[in-house]
Amino acid sequence: MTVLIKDVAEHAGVSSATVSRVLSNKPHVRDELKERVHKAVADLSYEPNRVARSLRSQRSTVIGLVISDIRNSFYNTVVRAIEDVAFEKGYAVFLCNTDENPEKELFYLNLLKAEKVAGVIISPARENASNSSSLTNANIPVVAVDRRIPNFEMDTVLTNNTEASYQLISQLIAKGHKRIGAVLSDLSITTGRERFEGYKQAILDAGLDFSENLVLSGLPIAEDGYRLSLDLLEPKPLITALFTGNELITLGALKAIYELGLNIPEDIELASFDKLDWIPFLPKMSFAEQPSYELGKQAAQLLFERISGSNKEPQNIIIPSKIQSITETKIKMVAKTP
Amino acid sequence: MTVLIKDVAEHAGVSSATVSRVLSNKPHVRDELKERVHKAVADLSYEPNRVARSLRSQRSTVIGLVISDIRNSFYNTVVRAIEDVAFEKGYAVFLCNTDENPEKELFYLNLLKAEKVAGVIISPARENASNSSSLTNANIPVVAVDRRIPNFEMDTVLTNNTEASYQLISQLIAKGHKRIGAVLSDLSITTGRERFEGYKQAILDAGLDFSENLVLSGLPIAEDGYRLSLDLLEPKPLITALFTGNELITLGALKAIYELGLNIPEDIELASFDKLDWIPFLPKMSFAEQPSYELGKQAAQLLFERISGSNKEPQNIIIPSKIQSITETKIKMVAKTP
DNA sequence: CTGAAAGCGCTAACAG
DNA sequence: CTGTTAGCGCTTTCAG
Repeated sequence: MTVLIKDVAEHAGVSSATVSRVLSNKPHVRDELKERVHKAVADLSYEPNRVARSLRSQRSTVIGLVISDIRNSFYNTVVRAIEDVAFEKGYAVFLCNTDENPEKELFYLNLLKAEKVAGVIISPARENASNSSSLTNANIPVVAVDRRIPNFEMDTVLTNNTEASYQLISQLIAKGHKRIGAVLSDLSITTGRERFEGYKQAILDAGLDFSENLVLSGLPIAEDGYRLSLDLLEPKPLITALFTGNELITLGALKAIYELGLNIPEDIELASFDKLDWIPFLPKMSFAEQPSYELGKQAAQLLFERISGSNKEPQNIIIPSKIQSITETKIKMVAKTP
Repeated sequence: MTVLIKDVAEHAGVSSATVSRVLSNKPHVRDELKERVHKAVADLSYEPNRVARSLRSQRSTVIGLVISDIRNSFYNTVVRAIEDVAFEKGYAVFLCNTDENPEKELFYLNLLKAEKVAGVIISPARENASNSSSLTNANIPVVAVDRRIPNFEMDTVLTNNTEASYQLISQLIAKGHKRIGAVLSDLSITTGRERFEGYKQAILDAGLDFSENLVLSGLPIAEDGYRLSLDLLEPKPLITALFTGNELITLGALKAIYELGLNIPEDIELASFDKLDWIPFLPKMSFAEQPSYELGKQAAQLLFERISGSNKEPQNIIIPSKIQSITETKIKMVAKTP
């Protein structure tokens, strides 16, 4: 029923070793035989069994990509970039969605290990070195993208979270804001922590009061962005400006702000980490736009270097985000009930 | 270095066959041996090599999920539902994103076949029976979710695209609209075609004129929704109501409408297939909410029945969408430049 | 340059 | 109930 390498070999009048060599582009095969093999492969429409191949060669041509939330369009672009690079190399991407759940992450990392994938790109769900180190121990290269694992030496490709946040907050301060709130992702996620540090440093450097009450954190999802923003704005806004630490949080914050009938930027000014794509009628606000495609691309390139056996010391690549703002909007909100 | 089944066997003082039986929950093993094996597995922290297992047993415990666009939050929920069911069964999900690209789809389907996955759930990129039939021929069960493949007998789990669209359009007609535009996905995608048919039938049944010029189609992505909506609305709106065929198209349409300074629903009324989650300040509009979690869940359940050997005739499950509307919005648009 | 033969690590068939 | 044996389909020595 299914056609095997020995069928191809017979059809081409060679040994299966030769077929194997041809299909893996190994040298030392006469051109004539190569052609005969290619013809036989086509004639029989032979597809090598990748499971057998992986077992024998102890490595597959699949890489694992472990991310925390496919709803996040930032990751979306990262996934796309990684897929693009992988395709070029003839690798496929096994996409694993952890939902910010460390147990799911562990499950998937073990699975990828047991599947003998060639390498893994991960955006760790929580500070959790042990999860990834089991892969490293199994000699499977791992690259962290977007988030890193503290106190764990590994290849990373990140954006300048602290600096970009610092700039966003400094701009708010320059506009005269003195009470700036922040809704961030859990500080055990490195992006949350680093963005928090940029926020805090900007406030301290400007000689303003830093108040812990104005900083709330949760999961980087819209629900938490909504809930925590309400906490900062109800019953009476404690703040005049709000820093939101990720695109989904920003979405939730926007919902909260408009539900309360507050106007942006008159009542509350907004600065967001991440740009919101394709959200209709955004208000005047500023944001840090991450180089998401570039992050994914470089992470993939780094991974493939490792897969090819590169042994140089761990690389830590930083690609800066761009600070931008929406200065014009055709839409005006008349949300406040008079 | 890596611990093998025979290491576990030695450690437990049994044969590797026994270890294998214990780990696969096969019957006929004394409880005492079972315990010794479990202890040895724990002691050595043994993880079975899934590649070897798959090769030998000719089936893996991974299912493939081939979807067209992970940016679409409808698929997101579908993915989540499928993952939930798979987890319960001890299976993992290999997520493949085709980007509406039939070649990428073919690449992934071949890969999944070569990886000997236990089954595949697919939302086909285009009408393309051959892609999936190669899996079926290889005896890998395939279930279509959301979209089907015309003229191809297979298990499907879909929503009532035609009926729900018919209802949405009928409601618009009941409100007095006579010129209703539609921006749909490519009619070679079954959801696009079926939603179109509901639209057309509603118009004809109401005795209105059906005009092909008012129906535009493209890919189900925000860019196309934006571009095509502009075509219907510029330089002068040809229509008083717009039917958008998918969530991303709706997003693009909203952007177009607001950029043109049109008010919803005063200038143009909007009916969307798919609800938009977490989009701040939606206007008054109606939509068909797909039972996305349920679709994914039933597709997964159907697939696992097939994996367990069910041979009943192809199932075609339809789960209806809910027609709903946003009747109240705290936000008022003052977009029109006077 | 090519073929024969030996496994990769596991599970299924067959004895016992 | 348990162990021994024989492969799954491929790649990789090792000869020639």
